[in-house]
This record gives sequence, structure tokens and C-alpha cells, in this order.
Amino acid sequence: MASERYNPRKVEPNWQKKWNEDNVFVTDNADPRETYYVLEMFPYPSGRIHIGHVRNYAMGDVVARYKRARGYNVLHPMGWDAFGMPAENAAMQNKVHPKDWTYENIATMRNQLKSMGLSLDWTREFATCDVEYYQRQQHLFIDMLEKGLVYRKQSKVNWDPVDMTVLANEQVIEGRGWRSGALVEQRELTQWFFKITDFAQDLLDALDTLDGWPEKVRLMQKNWIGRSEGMMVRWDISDGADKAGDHEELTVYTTRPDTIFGASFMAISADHPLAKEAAKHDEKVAAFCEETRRAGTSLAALETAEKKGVDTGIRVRHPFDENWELPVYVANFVLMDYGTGAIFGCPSGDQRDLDFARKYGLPVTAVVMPKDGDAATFEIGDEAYTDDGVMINSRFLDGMSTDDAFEAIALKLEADVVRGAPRGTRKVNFRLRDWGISRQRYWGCPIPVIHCDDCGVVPVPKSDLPVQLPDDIDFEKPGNPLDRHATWRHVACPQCGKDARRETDTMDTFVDSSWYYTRFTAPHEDAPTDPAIADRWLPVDQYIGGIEHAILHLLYSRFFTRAMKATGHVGHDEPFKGLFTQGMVVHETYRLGGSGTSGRWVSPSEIRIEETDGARKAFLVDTDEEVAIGSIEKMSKSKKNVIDPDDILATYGADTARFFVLSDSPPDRDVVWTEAGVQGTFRFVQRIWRLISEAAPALADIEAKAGGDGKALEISRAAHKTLKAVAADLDGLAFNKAIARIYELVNILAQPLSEVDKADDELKGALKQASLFLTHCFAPMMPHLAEECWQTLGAEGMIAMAAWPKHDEALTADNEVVLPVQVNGKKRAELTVARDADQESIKQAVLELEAVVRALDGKEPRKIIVVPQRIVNVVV
RNA sequence: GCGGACGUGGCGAAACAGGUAGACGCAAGGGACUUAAAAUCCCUCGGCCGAUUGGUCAUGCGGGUUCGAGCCCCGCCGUCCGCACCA
Repeated sequence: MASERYNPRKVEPNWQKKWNEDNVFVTDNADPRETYYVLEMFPYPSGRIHIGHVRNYAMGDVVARYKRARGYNVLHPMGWDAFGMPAENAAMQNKVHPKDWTYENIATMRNQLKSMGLSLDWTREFATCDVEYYQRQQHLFIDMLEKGLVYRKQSKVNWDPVDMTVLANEQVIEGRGWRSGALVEQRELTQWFFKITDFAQDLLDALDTLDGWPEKVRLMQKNWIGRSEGMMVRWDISDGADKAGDHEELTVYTTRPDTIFGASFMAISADHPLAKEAAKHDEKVAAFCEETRRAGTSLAALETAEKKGVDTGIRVRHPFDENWELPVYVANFVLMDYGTGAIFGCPSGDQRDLDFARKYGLPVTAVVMPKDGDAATFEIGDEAYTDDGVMINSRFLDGMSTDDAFEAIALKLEADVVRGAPRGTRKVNFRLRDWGISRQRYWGCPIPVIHCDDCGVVPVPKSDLPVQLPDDIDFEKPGNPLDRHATWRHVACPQCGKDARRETDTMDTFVDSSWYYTRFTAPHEDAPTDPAIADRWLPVDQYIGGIEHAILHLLYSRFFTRAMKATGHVGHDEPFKGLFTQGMVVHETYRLGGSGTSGRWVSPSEIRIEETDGARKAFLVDTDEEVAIGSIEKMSKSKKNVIDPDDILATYGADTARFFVLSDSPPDRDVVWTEAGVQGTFRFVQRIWRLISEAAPALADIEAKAGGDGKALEISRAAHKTLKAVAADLDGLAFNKAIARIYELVNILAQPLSEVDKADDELKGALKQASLFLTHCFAPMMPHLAEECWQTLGAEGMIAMAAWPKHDEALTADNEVVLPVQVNGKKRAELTVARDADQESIKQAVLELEAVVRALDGKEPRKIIVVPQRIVNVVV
């Protein structure tokens, strides 16, 4: 009785329709069951989904469907990270309005996601470019402004000359804009900033509580926040005061006050006020400062830049010796925006300082030596000694440990009061800077403030929100169209009513994604959030996305949650309890041309692969020309190694695509997309359908239950073991392992199912239960096939709503175990014993084994180690 | 330079807590069915020796701890990732 081949193109839309009609995935906030919030990072509507989305959303959907089966009230929403540069670029290139471009892309991608059969609550969908969303964001901005969490300041900023906008520090990668790849320039602009540094310590401390996050991400954030403990130390200007203007002293930040007796010079940034003052009086200093500023911060410039400086002629006095004068240099390696923009140079303890001192002939005094060193002979050569150790050449510190010396110096500097303040104060410093959010772009959330000549910066009253983006804009010229708009920026001051100007900068799009997960909990609420509902759902139980957001989005969101708490919008601190960073989908590359390095890239759809005796060769389908098979790489348009999910969904269906991207590789690692692999998965789909649909009629009136003995018991054991193991694997997000177990069970069931006609009722009952268990196991990954099997087996309702069955613990443990038997650690035999056999009888049985007797060769065993249910080792 | 992760068959991988290394899948080879192909089913599949049940080597390399090490410790080598003048 041959059944029809499983046809996903016919079956999948039916079930998607049914799920939709029955509102199976619509989540009720009032549902009293325990909540579970699973979320995948929402996509940017670039045009079409790519295979990476398929993997990301397949993982989230498995979790959502599994948790639903486990009885949770699951929230699994979807939305669109819809503001951003590409829409404006498209507008400029194709004369299409960013709004139209964005919403059309969303429509396309929504359909694509729907064809994947994701169990999403689409009633909560929104795009961040919806007025209804960004209006609430403006509301949050104003609340944060009032709380002092937003401020405006002039500062040196990263300017992307291609995108013509400012970038946050987090968005500059190796000196280049994260999106445009252009070398970033430094400019002085007035910008809006979020006070993320207010939370620096808390963001750091709370990392320890995030045990559902990958260690790697926590570490990256820790390094990014970059806490260091040191001291601010004031050095009096002793000479050259004519060049120092009003400055009486120079304050430096140091983490190594213990090395203060190794100081040999002071170095300040070219942007330091003292340097600017000195430049007024000294052309050489002025020229050097100019040159340093121009060299900029590009990666190449930094890497190769020699440590250079110029003597300002200014001298400072050592805090512990009034006869000790040190020169003040402007140096190209001192950053203005870390610490005070000034340092004291201790060449023996810092490689940079050492290079600098050697270059300018400054003294090098060793002040720390290794614990077992000899103070009489210890010297610094070409390498600084940066480790902890014992103090030398440091007067009252000599002989102390580095830590004790720090403490001793700190106490003295704190006690020494000069001009009404201590000479030195302890100071914790962070690498983290405030988050600059002003962007000179159109397609973003307008910053809701108004500039009035009389009243200054005035927030837009909440009753006047939203500040809506105008639709009539032109992209003929580069730069921000809002600046050029005829009327939009002209507005009355909300305070005095006089003519005033709107802020024309928009917010960084990372602001949009910093709270969308909160909005999903009450997407139609008038206020930005309903705090009670938000706190019920949040933090997100399982967040899934790419590692590329380890710092940017994830750190911003952690800040935003704290800021929303401070402004009363939520009651929790952390946005994401569990975080999972999934790997990419990668693919082989193909290239024409014999050398393999010069010809054009060829897409996988243009070639066919031939394989004989392990030798793989690729040929162009059209011309039979041989194509070089290249390395496996991240899918990219330029290398053409891209697989279009639409093609896969059309050819194999959603279940196959979902199952394949989850199988084989662990989810946090990259998975290689291969045509052969997908076909293998598709064959497996067919195999399951064939086995179940052909056996179903014989099982129709049979009660599903575990077998009591013989073959039936064996089947039941396998089914219950698999059910238990798959549950554990899904709990641990080990999708690849769950899939391996599903294959195993199918292999076990294949033969008996195909011979079900010969089975007695007991065996049939066991097979029916096993088939239902199997269906439960793969349902989270292949939901359409599961519904079809579920129905065919005559089960009630839809499996999407069915509870995960309970396994029988007794059936998951075998009565007999096979113990490997080692002699001196080498396996020589196996012994089958009752699971609860006692040690003595096992020892007895082992010594009677022929292989053991042979291996012992007449010798007396010294010891027999029996690890219950594991192994036996006979030691001679 | 600093920090981190990883290294297992032809390939993707598995191995719970130190206890039979290679489950499961892909590829490959052989066979059955078929006029043929597809589909399906069966067998083989880390190396070497031998006869299928045996022996031996084997988890990047070299040591160590242990009755027993892919897993723990020390030292190398390699690959990948993050940060990068942070005082």
C-alpha cells in the first residue's frame, strides 16, 4: 500500500492557515500560567530574508513551541528594526521614498517569515518607524531628559564622511564606520548623549548575575566598560609658567601611583588645555599639536605611529621632592578623552613611556623588580617591567610590594592638602563613554526638542507628541533633508511662543532597538509601557541573535532598561535573562579561472558538483567549464555563495529548511549549507511520513501504551528514552543532539512499523505510543509534518496545542547493563550484568571471563575497581 | 601587544561528572529491486597487522597526575574571535 509522497507545498500552507484561524499563537497577557518570553533579534527590513534569518528564527521557534508544550504561557513576537541608512540610500539611488521602500520590504519579508511556519503572535507586530512606536520613544526621551539621563554637549565626535553622520564609539570598528566602512574623522559638534556612564559600575557588577549569558559576551562587555582603579595626582607647575597661562598645576590620572619615583616626564594630549595654552606661545608646540590632530585616529595611523612628542618648556615639581623638576611634553599617544588627558611617564614600568624616554634621552629609573630580583643589579633594557614585584629606588617605599606601595602613596597624597584640596585622590575610571545618539539623517526618530533663542533648549511637551517626520522631502543633495525642509523645522517655542527651531537631528537607530522587546509586552498601550505587564514578562527568558551585537545592542539595552526603571516605566534592571548567540550559515565558494584567484565568482545555482572516489569537481551547468571550489565562507553577495531561502522553501518546504539548519552543527557554531545535506534532510522527512502514514491504518483503533515485554517493551524503552533525552536537549538548546536522537528512534522504529501488519495488539500499542512520542519530539522543528502525522495517527486537535507527554522513568533505565572490562586500563571484554548487581558478584564474574583469564596470564590481580553501571578495571 | 575560545575519521559532529572514543548525519564503496533510471532496502566505512569475533596505534605536539585522560595539570604548535596608544 504505497502512500503519496509528502508534499510540503500543499501541506504547509494548510496548517499555517489553520494555526492562524484558530489564533493558536496569540498570547494573552492575562493568562495566569507561568510566563516564558522567547525572542529573536528583530530583523532590519533590507528586502528579503536570508538564510541566517532562517536559522535564527527556527531556533527561537523551536524554543517557543517546546515551551508551549511544556505548559508555559509563551510570548513570541516579531517586529521590524526599520529606521536606518539603507532606506535613505535607496531613496537617493532609486528615487523611492524611504517609507515606501521600508514598508514594501516589510510586506515581502513578513510573507517570507509566514511561509516558515513560525509560531509568532502577529497581533503584536510593529515597526520602529511606525509613528505609534517612535512617538513613545520620544516620550521616553523626554522623561530621561528630565531625569538628567540625557544631555547635550559639544564634543569631538566620530564623523563618517560617507554616510555624513556621527557615529558612537561602539559603531567605529577599527577606525572605520561600522556600516559604510569609511575612515572616520574627528569633528567638534554639539551632540545629544545618553548618560550610560552613570550606570558603568552597575552594568559591570550585574554582569556577574547574568549566568544565562555566554561567558564570552560578558567578558567582552567587561572589557568594554573597562574599569580601572587609580589616583588623580596634582603636580605644581614650577617653571615655564609664562607658557602655562592661568594654569598653576597639572592633574594626571594614574593606576600606578606606586611608581611615582620612576617618573621622568609628563605627557599631555594635543587637545589638553595646557597644550593649547603652550601652543599660543611656542610655534613648535603649535605645529606639533596640529600635526597630531591631523594624523587622526585611523587604524593605520595608530598602528604605525611612532611615539613622538615636543617639550613645552613647562616644568612641574615632583609631589615628594620640591627640588625634582620634570618636563611637560605634548605627546601623540595621549588621549584627551581618557582620564585627564595627561599622564606621568614612568619608563621602567610602561613600554610606551620607555620608548618615548629613549627617544628623547629622558632618565629611566627602575622602581619595581621581580620578587627574586637583586636590587643592586636589576636594570631596564629595551623592555619595561610591568608586573607586580618589589619596590626599589623609591625612597620610603623600598622593599614594599607593589600593592603596599600603592596604599602608602595614596595615604600620603590624600593627607597632603594644597590650596584647599588633597594632592591626590583615589579615582575609579571607566573606558566606557557616554552614548552619543545624534544622527544627521532623515530616516530616524526625531529628537523631540526645540531650540529657542531666549529659552534655550526646550523639550517638546508630551501633549504635542509625536514629532512626526515630514513625508515631503528631497534627497537631491547629500546631508540631512530635515535641515533643508521648507517648513518642518520652523516652530513656535513651547515656553515663550516666539519663533524657534526644531532639532533636526534624529536618534541613532540603536535607540529604537534598545526597548522594542519591552514594547512587545503591551504594544497597543498609550504609554510607552504598562509597567506591571512589562515586569511580568521581562526579562526576556531566552534571547537569540548574532554575536555581532555582543557590545552594541546588548549593552545599550542593558542601559536603557535601567534608564526606563529610573523614569518609572519598568521595575526590573536587566532586559535579557538568557542569551544565546547563534553561529552563521556558511557556504563553499566557487570561482571561474584555472588559478582560482582571478575569475568571477559563481553562485551555487550556476554549477553542478560531480564526485567520484572522493574527488569533488564543480562545473558550470551552461558551458561545462570547470569551476574551482574555494573555501567555506560567510554568505556574501560579492562572493555569490548565497542561498535564497525562497528557493529552498519552494523546493523542499519549511520543515526541511528548519530541520537542516538545526542539525549537524551545534547552534552556536557556524553551519555549512550543502545541497547534499538538504536533500538528506528532505529524504528523512519523506521517510518519517512514509513510515507513519503506511502504519497508521493498522494503528487506528489501537490504544497507545507501553509494552510489557519482548519487542514491545524494547520499542517502548527506546521511545521513552528518546522523549526524555530530547526534552533535555531542547532545554539546553542542543538542537543538533535532539535531532540525532530523533534519527536514532526512527531507525529503531523503521522495521517494526513497516511490518506492523504482523504485530499483535501489544506491539501495535507500543508502536502507536512510540509514533506519537516521535511526533512530539520533532514537532518543534518540523511543525507542519508533525500536524500531518498527528492527524494521520488519529490524535485529538493540533499538536501545536498538545502538551508534552510524560515519560515513564522506569522505562528509561535498562535492567541489564553491559560493563566494559579492562585489564590495566585496556579493554579486554564485556560483561552483561543486572543493573543492581553487587560488587562481589561482578568481581567474581569478571575473573571468570575467558579474555580476562588470558590477559592475566596466571598473575594475581592486585585490585579490582568496579564503578557501578560504568566500568570494571582489573589491576595487576 | 592584551584578553578569550577552539583543535576528535574524507566532512559536520557525539562522548552526562575522569570510565567502551567516533553516537547521529553527509559523502564514498559494494549489493538487492528495476529493461534502465529515480525512489527504497541491505552491507562496509579511523590507520596498520590478521581470519568476521583478535591484536595494535589513534582525539594538534611533548611531558605529568590517575587503576583509567578527548576531558585535569605543565610546556609548546596551530586556527579563529574580541579589544587595541585606556596611562
